[in-house]
Amino acid sequence: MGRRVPREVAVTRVVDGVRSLFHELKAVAQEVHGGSPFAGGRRGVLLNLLEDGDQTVPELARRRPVSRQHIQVLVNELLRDGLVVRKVNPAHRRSRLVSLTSDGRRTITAMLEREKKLLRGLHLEAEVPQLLAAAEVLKELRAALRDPEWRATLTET
Amino acid sequence: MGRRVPREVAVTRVVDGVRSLFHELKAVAQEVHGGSPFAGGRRGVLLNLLEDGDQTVPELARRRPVSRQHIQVLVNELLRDGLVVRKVNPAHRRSRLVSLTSDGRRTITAMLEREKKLLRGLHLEAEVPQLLAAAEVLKELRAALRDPEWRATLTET
DNA sequence: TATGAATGACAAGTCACTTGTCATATGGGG
DNA sequence: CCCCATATGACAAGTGACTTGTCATTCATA
Repeated sequence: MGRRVPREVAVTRVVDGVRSLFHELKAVAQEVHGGSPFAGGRRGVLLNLLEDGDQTVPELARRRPVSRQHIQVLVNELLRDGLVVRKVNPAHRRSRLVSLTSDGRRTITAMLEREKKLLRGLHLEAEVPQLLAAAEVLKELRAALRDPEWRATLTET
Repeated sequence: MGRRVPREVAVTRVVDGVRSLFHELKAVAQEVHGGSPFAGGRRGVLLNLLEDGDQTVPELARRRPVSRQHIQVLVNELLRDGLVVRKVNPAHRRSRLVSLTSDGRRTITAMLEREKKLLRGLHLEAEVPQLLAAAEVLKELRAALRDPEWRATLTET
């Protein structure tokens, strides 16, 4: 205990924690939403629409690190399943706005509710302030990884 | 500021942070190790061998959440590339131990060194204690997700 | 009004896995 | 000592979540 830990080792521990937690979360998510095809990418699209309102497919794609074409596929599936509809876009005739149907809105809010309820039941010793501090560190770390100056050092050597 | 944040919201923030950070890390990793085929699964296998010594394929598989067959494929590739060799297993004639070659050892330690060096260069405001605290929270969260009692609540309803 | 970028649709390919099957080995109970 | 459930390696096929490429249409702008 109390041994001095070098900075890069501390960062590594966070990174490792992120990795294993992510895999754990994926497994849990699969269990939570059952075989329901609304996990993963679809959930993300619905969430974006809920939070940021109607958008075109390319707009949705720009907000996340996946290709425009893939978002298109997800949206097409959601259209097929009646969770979203296309609305006339005053700013673009061809590229219509994707908009949640009431069914879509109900689906995504129900998923979020279910997730929150489950998270509330976790047996966690960490208190709220510690959780928030951890979230803050993650956010900062993410920002640091995006820093163009740092990114430049990656390709050196 | 200072507004009370409910527990489940705090947890959600950590979870969201983990998700986006993971994706960011994946992108960075790809850049760091270039097109080198030693990222991802292979890196993990080499790391396990470095940390825990010679093991059989099934033993390696039990340590991570992927199928035995997939580990087998990864190990076969590493064998082909001369990063590991098979050694006689006193405890099992058929299932030989997988062991790092000096080349394999050099490869994985070089990767880890490179990663550490890069992490050291990050422009991070968080200090070491905060990083360690965050890592601790992640670990605890992961443990909580594994809790069988909690897992049982997932399938109720 | 010509030109290049954005968009939707579609196709094919890739990556990191999983599931299934089979033959061979092993280890523990009868 | 033999039998059988289980473990292992090898191989094959399938899957989910993406990417890349292409094309025709539509838009923005010089």
